[in-house]
Amino acid sequence: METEITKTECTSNLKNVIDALYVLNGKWKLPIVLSLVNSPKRFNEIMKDVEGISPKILAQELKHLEQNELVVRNVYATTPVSIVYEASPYSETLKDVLRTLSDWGAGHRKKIIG
Amino acid sequence: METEITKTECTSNLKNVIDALYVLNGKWKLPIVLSLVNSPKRFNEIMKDVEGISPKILAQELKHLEQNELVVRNVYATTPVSIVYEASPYSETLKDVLRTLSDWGAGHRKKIIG
DNA sequence: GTAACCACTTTCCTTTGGGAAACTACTATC
DNA sequence: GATAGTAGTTTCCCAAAGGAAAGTGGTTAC
Repeated sequence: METEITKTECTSNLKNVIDALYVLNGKWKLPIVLSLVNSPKRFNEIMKDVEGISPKILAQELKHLEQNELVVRNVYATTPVSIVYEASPYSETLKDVLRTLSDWGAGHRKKIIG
Repeated sequence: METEITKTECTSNLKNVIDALYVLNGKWKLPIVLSLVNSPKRFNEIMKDVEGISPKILAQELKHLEQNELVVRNVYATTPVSIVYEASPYSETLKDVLRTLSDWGAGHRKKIIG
């Protein structure tokens, strides 16, 4: 038996995967994180970099990413205050996940379309 | 420089990841695949195993999974015809993806909630 | 003082995903 | 002839996701 697994283990795996997908899900979260991995940016700079996103959605997604500690919101006491978003050190842990997904996605497209 | 990457590489990675997530997305696709990995099943058996799913959604998701070659639909010429769904050999390639996602999801829950 | 910039928020609308229930066409059983 | 099962489809409905456009409260440049 190579990978024998109990039903309990299986459902808890499923729950983990669903949790992970919840964090990564939606049209904009990954593009925003990747934009900030390149360099920290201010709100309007992200708007320009991530093409097509509306301010409502950007504000909402940044909050979600902040809650999940993937993005840090820095407030600087200049006049007027400047707010700079950056990818957290913790967002590094997504690397493995993104590489695996990217590899599978590339292979899958070849299989289905090519 | 450890992981220098061009903008083109980065966007193509992003596209790959989004393609992968498109295939795995939604409330039911993974539960269905995992149910069929345990054993091949008929329509109404899947209905019982994957709790809460409606026949409309199940039919729709099975079509999606079939198009992506993760599930195979076998028709047997009994009277009446019996139709058995099974996880394809190709669905094995999801293992790495699911393990990585599961690991990250488990760690993430600990970080954010625990 | 007026025009523009910044970081959003608010309102309204459309699209998408998914659920409930009924229905279909066929067959088998009592 | 009535009931039940098999493998779905159809219709109607609701909620969440996301887009467009305008507004807000402050500051700065001209």
